[in-house]
Amino acid sequence: MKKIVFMGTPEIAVPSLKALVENGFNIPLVITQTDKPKGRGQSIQFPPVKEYALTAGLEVYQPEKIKNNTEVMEKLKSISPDFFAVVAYGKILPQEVLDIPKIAPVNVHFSLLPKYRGPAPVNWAIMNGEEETGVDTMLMDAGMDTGDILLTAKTKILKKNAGELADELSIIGAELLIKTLNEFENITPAPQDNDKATKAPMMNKEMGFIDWSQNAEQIERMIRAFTPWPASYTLLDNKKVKIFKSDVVEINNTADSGTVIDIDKESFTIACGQNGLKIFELQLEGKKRMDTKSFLAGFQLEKGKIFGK
RNA sequence: CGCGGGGUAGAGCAGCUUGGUAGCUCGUCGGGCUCAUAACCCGGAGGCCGUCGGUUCAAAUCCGGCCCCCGCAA
Repeated sequence: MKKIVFMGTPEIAVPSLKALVENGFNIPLVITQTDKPKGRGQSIQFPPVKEYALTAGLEVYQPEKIKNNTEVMEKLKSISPDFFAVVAYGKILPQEVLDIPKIAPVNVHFSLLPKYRGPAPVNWAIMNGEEETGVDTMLMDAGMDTGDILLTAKTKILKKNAGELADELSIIGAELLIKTLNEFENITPAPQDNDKATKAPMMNKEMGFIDWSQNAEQIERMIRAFTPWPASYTLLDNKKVKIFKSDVVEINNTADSGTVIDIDKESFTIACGQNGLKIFELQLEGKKRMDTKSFLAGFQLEKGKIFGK
């Protein structure tokens, strides 16, 4: 069976590794990012790929850096793998490393390349209101997601949020990876059209601050693009409120942006620059994430209240 | 030892400063009104107040340990 070195880090990469294991590939080594302190008590947490690799009994290797690291080079050369399977690893692989596999270094990327090259393709596809997105497998080169495309699979975005879409794409990606490796010799790599390339840089928490003067449609997309992480947020009585689920309502409003203009049993509506946004799921600072119905049961919200301050 | 908020009925919260019958909104159950209802009215059930210990005549409330959840920072 083909010998694969897997490289990946977050949740979205796990199904791919799992698929390799379940399809009987020989995986002598799994490379993932180093353990990092995370969460409150600075507790060290393993990357999801490591968690899974350990339960599957695979050898895990977590080098600090890849570039100019002779230990990495020697280790990989001694394994002499047929393929690299790289899924959201999070580090750039230099050419000398990419040259190691006997057949090819293969990458799974979660967008329809050449669009959305970079670390946050799923989020940006939603943010920009794309109707569909997908997964590509490609041959890796030294650039960022610039390699020749091997196989592609598409899916509709609909009203999915980033978490839901990532879950779906991670499964599609796993299937596509297996197919790519199994049928590799029959696939003709297709170069990307660099003129059509766009970038999908990492999202961060700051970017999640909601500007209520934007169109409701735009805000709704942003909320989905940021759910569950890093989450879109606004302010209420000077406290941070994350918003996870919303829907656009067409209204002819005269109220200032950010004003609560309607409240019913299960939801409330905030005026936006254009139209309004009905809120269905949120999280108040220090509280748990909850549906709006529960929030309204404990919080005396009144019409005219203004979000964002 | 990173900073901070919190754990009270099925859900979400108030009560704690100033110890002394555990309260609100929703849900749930029963009844009523209605052509009808997710609406309205009446009534009921449901809590060892996170956990262990301390102070006290008396602790949800004051003091200390532990467990768990969340926001920030990283």
